[in-house]
Amino acid sequence: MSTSIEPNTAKRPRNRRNPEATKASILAAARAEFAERGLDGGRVDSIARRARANKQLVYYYFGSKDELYKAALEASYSDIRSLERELDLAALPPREAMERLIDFSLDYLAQHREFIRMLADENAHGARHVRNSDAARQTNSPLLELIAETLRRGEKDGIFRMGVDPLELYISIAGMTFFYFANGLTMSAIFGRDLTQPTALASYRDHIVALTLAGLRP
Amino acid sequence: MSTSIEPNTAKRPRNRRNPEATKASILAAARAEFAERGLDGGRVDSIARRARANKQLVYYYFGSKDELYKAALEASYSDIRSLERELDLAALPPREAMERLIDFSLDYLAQHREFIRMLADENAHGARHVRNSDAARQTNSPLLELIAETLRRGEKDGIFRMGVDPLELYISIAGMTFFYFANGLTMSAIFGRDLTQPTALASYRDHIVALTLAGLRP
Amino acid sequence: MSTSIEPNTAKRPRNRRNPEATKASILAAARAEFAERGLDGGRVDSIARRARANKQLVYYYFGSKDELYKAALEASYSDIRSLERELDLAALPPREAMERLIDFSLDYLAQHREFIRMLADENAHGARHVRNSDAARQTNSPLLELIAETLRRGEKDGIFRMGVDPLELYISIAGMTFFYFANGLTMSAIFGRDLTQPTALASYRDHIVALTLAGLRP
Amino acid sequence: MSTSIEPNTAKRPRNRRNPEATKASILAAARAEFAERGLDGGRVDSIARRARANKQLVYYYFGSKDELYKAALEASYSDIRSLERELDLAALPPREAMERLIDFSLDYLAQHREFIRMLADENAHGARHVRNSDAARQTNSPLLELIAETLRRGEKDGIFRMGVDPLELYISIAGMTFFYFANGLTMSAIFGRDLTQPTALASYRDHIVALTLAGLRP
DNA sequence: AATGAATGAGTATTCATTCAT
DNA sequence: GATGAATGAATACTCATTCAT
Repeated sequence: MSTSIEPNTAKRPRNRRNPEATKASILAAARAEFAERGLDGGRVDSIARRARANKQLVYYYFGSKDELYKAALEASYSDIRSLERELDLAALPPREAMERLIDFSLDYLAQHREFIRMLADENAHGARHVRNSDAARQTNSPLLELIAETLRRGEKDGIFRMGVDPLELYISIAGMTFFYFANGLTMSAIFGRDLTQPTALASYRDHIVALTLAGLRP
Repeated sequence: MSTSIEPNTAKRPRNRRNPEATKASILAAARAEFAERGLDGGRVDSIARRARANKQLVYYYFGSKDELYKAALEASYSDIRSLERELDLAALPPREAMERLIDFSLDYLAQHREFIRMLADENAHGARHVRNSDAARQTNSPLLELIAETLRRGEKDGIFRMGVDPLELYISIAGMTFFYFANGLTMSAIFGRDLTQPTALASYRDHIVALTLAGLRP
Repeated sequence: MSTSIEPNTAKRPRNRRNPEATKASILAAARAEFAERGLDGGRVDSIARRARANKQLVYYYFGSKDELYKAALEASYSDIRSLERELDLAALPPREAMERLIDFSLDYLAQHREFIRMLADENAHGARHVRNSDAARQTNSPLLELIAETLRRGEKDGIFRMGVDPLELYISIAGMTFFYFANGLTMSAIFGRDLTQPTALASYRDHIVALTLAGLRP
Repeated sequence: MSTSIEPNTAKRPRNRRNPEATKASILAAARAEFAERGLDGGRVDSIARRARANKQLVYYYFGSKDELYKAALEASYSDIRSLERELDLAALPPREAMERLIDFSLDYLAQHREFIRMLADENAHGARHVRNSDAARQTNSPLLELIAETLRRGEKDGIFRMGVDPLELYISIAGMTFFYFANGLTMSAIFGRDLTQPTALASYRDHIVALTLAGLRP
């Protein structure tokens, strides 16, 4: 179940004596801030302000900016993993399952742009928060197993070719979807085609579905 | 051995009275700095130090950190465009041409990791430098035309299906290759497979070549 | 005598955990600094040092150099307005009241040279702080009403001529007194008469009192 | 004869091999810059740019920013002294002569606002440039002698009272006129009356003429 | 005379973090 | 748990001045 990352900005008395709510509010503010401005660009002051919390509380609950970033990243991973777990591909024929998976990737990124920035930023910083995060490392993506299982079914049915590596396929699909959103702005500027248009996205969706399904044929 | 009263020349700035060299040296330093630490993380002081130049010269030649970043970005684009222009796909049959193109993408990114960071960072900052850069916008990628031409030949030969959009294919290929390097660190950490290994890359290369070529079949 | 391992407290900042005192101390330091060196010449560093405060506290309490200058200016205006309000001219006959007013002007400027510099500097900068200061604009000078009332009484008594505009008379008196101090240094240098001497001031005082009172005769 | 202080900003080739013109151009640029932004606010770069001259030439011709300021100040003094010398008060009856003198003061300042800023700034800086300037100190104001002579004639005619000190009268008049322009902006803001209006100035002119002439009556 | 290149010491402002209550 | 006050080290950028040609 994904939680909203937008801090409650309504004018209400700040959280008093409600540690759970305070901590959650800071985390939500941090996710919004880091998603907008990145690790280096994000400001602890700004996070405290967004959370309507005292700045010192940020340190009280999270220790440092870096640890707060790690917590924000873990929350982002946790959110997407939750949704991924809800994907019930086993009920679908292999080709539909694969299509469903691509749609999920595109839709999730389209609706969670903040995850794109977090992921890009984390990699830009050497993935050091993920490496230090048991939570992030242990919550392996369910997608990998879903892909593997779907590939197996497709192979058995004779509609997918043999020997496709699930992780490599995962990377391909993630790459095709992620790149569209992550680098859409420079591409729109350079190629003069507005990729932020819904029709452009729909067309691209069809393209990668077709490419992938055809690409998996025996 | 006589002791000289001349000041230690080793400690002297490298470029005296050589504006071309000074400016080039600053730009090179900026590219390295920004590639390593990003726009927000990069420090003007550090760039000056790397360039063995007086800090004020950075402003003398480039005006501001932002304009310097733009110059660095333009240089990165210029570099890759130069190499792209050297790609002679017309001499190859369509399938080989497509394979060559994928190899080029992978190889370039493997050898120019700094371009990955620059691109990711620029998009994270809303592509504002690219939008303000005539140079970046006008130097449209030659790849697009190469892909279009290759697709046309493949269609005529009956080995590629009709109606594949060159830009969408470009994005797919760029996505699959870019993502592997850009997000390799988090994926290595999470999936427990070291994607930085040459064998891993070689295998992935085969995967996307196969996926793409199969995906383009009629 | 035992040697203490406690750090030297003499070097510690004066105000610990005393926000009122800290803020007041910074403001006082700012007034001194700006009075001595002007808005452009005044240094935030120097103000912090004078106030024995951390430089960041200047920004914590006042936001920016400009806002600090505005606060300093407002304090200067507030000071003179306070004293002006204590002037009880109504108890004096019109001529004595006018004389008292001139004396007040001269004495105040003689004792508050910093106000001269602040005023000159503010005008040199287009009066932009005053224009943005509700405090400064709303605290209209009580002198104006005092002058008006004194003029009215004098007119009724037949010792002042009719129709003298209070604001214009205010400007005349302010001009004659202000200029003496504000431009005394260049005049002393050029005319070779030391206007900083008390006897010179006393003589000039008699001059403007005589000129003004005679000038107001019917 | 007053020279314009506005540098020639028309797009023409910069002064080449014309030392007189170059130096004059720099001086004019300096006068404009310092008049607008003061000694501390004025920038050598900006002066060079205004003069369309190389920055180093500023130093070549004037030595330092301070000496350039001194030269600018001397030029300002020289300009006003020139005009003052053209005042032919001897031809007028004493009262008309005094009126003429007040008009001159007001008109000059109204048309040479830059002189106001220079004078205020110089005093704010302790008049150190004037003190070091033989030119400024030696060119005593002709006004002083004109006032003295006018007073003598008025006394003899019995229309001015005896014993008025010429320098003190000079300061009074200078004060009343200077203050109106120098501090007009703060007063306009605070008193809510727009002193920059021509009618306001005309009315004030009548006021100080009346005050002064009445003030000088026996 | 004239020019562009280069320098070092500043200058306002910011930021993550800690202290004291 | 919560808050405002305080700190020191940066951080981008500026400025008067000098160097080399």
